[in-house]
Amino acid sequence: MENKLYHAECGVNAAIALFSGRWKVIILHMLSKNTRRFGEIQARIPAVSKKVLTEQLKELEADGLISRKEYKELPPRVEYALTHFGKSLCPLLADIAAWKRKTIL
Amino acid sequence: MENKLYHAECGVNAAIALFSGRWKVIILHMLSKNTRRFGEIQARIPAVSKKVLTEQLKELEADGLISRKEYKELPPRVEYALTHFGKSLCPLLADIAAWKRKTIL
DNA sequence: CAGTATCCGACGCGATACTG
DNA sequence: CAGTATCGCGTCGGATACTG
Repeated sequence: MENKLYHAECGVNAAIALFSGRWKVIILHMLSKNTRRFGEIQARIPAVSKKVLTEQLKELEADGLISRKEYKELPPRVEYALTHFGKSLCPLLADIAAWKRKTIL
Repeated sequence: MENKLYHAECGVNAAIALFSGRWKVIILHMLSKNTRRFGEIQARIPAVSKKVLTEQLKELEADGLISRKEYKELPPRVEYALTHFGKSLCPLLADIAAWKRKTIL
C-alpha cells in the first residue's frame, strides 16, 4: 500500500486483521473469562472444525494475543490463555459492540 | 450461529463486517474530510479497480455508512458522503488505530 | 487429547474490456 | 464520468479421515 494511503488508515486494517476471523472474537471472549484447554474451546464452539480451530489459535498466538502452554503428559494437555496484549484488546471489542448496539436501536 | 455464541460475541463480528473490506477504512477516512465524487475517490486510491471500488461503495451505502447522490447531468456526476451513522464510526476507527499504536511501541 | 492431512466450495479482490 | 461484464486467482473456512 502506498504511503499516502498508509497514513490515511493508520494501520487500522492491520489492527482489524488481528481479530477478524470467523471465531477469533468468540475465542478471545471465552479466554477472557478462563484459561481453556483445546477440547473445552471446541466443545463450546460446536460449529468449528479441529482444523480451523487450530488455525485460528495459531494465528492468535502468532499475533501475540493468546499463549499456548503444552503439558508433556499422556494424554496430552494444552492450555490457552489471553496474553497481556490480548487482554488489552477486550475493551476495544466492548467498544465495538457498544457502537453497534447504539446504532441499531 | 447459536444463541450462546451470539451472546458471547454480542454482534462484534457483524459490526466488524461493516468496515472490513480492502478499501473501506480508507474510503471512510477520505469521506470524513470531504464529500467526494467517484472519480476523485478512484484517483486517490490508484490501486483499486472500478469494479471493486463500486462494490465497496455499494456495500457501504447498503450498510448505511455512506450516502450516494446522483446528479442527472451529462456527463454524469455522483457525490459520496458520510451519513450520520458513518460519522459515528470514525471515533471507533481512531480507537482501533490508537490501540494498535500503543501496543506496537 | 490435541492435533495433521487432504479435498473442496465460496468469497474477496484484481485486470481488462465494454457502455449510457 | 461513472459505472457494468467477464475472467481468474488466492485465501478462508468446512468436511472428513488419520495420528502420536
